[in-house]
Amino acid sequence: MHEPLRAVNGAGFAAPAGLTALPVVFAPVAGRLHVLLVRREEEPHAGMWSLPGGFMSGDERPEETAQRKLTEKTGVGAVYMEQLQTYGDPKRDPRGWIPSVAYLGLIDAAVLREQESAARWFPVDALAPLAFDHDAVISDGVDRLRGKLWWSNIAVGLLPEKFTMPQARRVFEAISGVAYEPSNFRRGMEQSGLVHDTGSIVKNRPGRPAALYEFVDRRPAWSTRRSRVPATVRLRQPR
Amino acid sequence: MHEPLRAVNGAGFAAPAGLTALPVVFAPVAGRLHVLLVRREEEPHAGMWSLPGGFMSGDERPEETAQRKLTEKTGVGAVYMEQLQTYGDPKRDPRGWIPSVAYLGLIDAAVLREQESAARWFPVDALAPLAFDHDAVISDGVDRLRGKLWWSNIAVGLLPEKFTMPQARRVFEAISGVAYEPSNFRRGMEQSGLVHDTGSIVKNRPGRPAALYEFVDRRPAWSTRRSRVPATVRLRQPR
DNA sequence: TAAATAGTGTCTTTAAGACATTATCGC
DNA sequence: GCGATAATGTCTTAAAGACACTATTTA
Repeated sequence: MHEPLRAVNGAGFAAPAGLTALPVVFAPVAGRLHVLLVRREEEPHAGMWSLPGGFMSGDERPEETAQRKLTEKTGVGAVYMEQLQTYGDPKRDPRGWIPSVAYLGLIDAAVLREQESAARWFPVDALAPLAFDHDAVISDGVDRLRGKLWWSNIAVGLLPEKFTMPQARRVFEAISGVAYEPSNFRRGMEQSGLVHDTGSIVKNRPGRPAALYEFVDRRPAWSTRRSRVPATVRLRQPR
Repeated sequence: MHEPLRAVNGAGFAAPAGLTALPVVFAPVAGRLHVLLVRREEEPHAGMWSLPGGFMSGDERPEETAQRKLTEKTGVGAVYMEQLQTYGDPKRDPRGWIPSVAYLGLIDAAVLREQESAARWFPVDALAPLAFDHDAVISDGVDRLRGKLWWSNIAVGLLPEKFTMPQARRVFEAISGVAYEPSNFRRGMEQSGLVHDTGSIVKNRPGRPAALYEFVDRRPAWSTRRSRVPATVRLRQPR
């Protein structure tokens, strides 16, 4: 066992031995939600699969580090990235006090095939034991993704720029793990106010051609779907 | 201007100069949502109001540090605390690279009066300029609180153990900044599945006595309120 | 024209919005 | 009894659930 890493700053305060960015990147593959993992080269946990994280340096913002580490280790760039949370238990890393800031990343299914690297996609519902506390991190990521799916345009990160309703439905089903009734799915999507018909259609396939939709805004946004909390009072003026 | 703090660990990686825990503690006071602030004693930003944060040490978990700093600086202990997010931009602190892990804390209105310290409560909708990026942190905290109010039992942290519907309504109104229609408010609360009637009532006041309610579970939980996403398909067996 | 797929319509059920009404206290 | 406050009831409106039906393509 090595001596734990330590760091002390110029003012004598205890400082973490390092700070890592930890991208948790999801993509729907073959109808199931997958997460991107790499095999660890070094101790601790050498040989185990882990999230493709890496140390931050103090000259870029954390989300930039997350993107960079992701691209360095996997050749993939995420379409969407948001902060998940920070895992800071001093005991989580045997090397010493090394908190990790986790980021939820999403990749368009189309981008997916191109990458050839040491990274591999694993279905989230059947993971081998992972390094550190990465299984808990992935679980938190899945929760966040599922929780936002119908209330935000987070699916921007999972769908191509233009997509059909059945295509979106299959992606949503991969994420949530349930099957949606097609006509109600369509109604739910349209009512969210987040997507609109582009006017063009997809042909050259058996069956009725499908209309192509796109997101009204690709920047993070919440659904306009009525939030369904109790009515606010119409303030009546005293007469 | 001082020399920026630096830290380097034993393996030569760059390390943050320190890591701070940043409690963002809310309470409803006089019908408005307030946040707990302290006046900074030291540079930078000496004399300005700020969140009661402080440096973490590597021998406790971050949420413990947040609670401890809160109590040390304000004499108050939060009923509820959850991680908000980490602010890690290297430029956010003039002293150097010092990320902060922010925590959302909530305090039962009853606990509130007891504290006498340098800390003061400020209404969140009328804040003076604050130290660092603390105004943005508070804004994120308000968003989180409002976002979870009707979908979780987060109000556990804002209400006494037993409470009446009108009492809950006034707290919810302080948080959300809107007025609710009393009977629909009641229906919404009951339908959430998070609270139940205790059977006892409050008397000794003019007016019809109010029933006392309590949370079914005081640990973090989500409402059972139907989530209102499109119907899942009942998988029909092929015959 | 058949198989395959996408899209529309609609009846039922559930929940929310907007009140009017009734109940129970202290004085 | 009266003012104050809490609780119930109910009619209307909106959205979701379930499913039958129609439309448009390729082979």
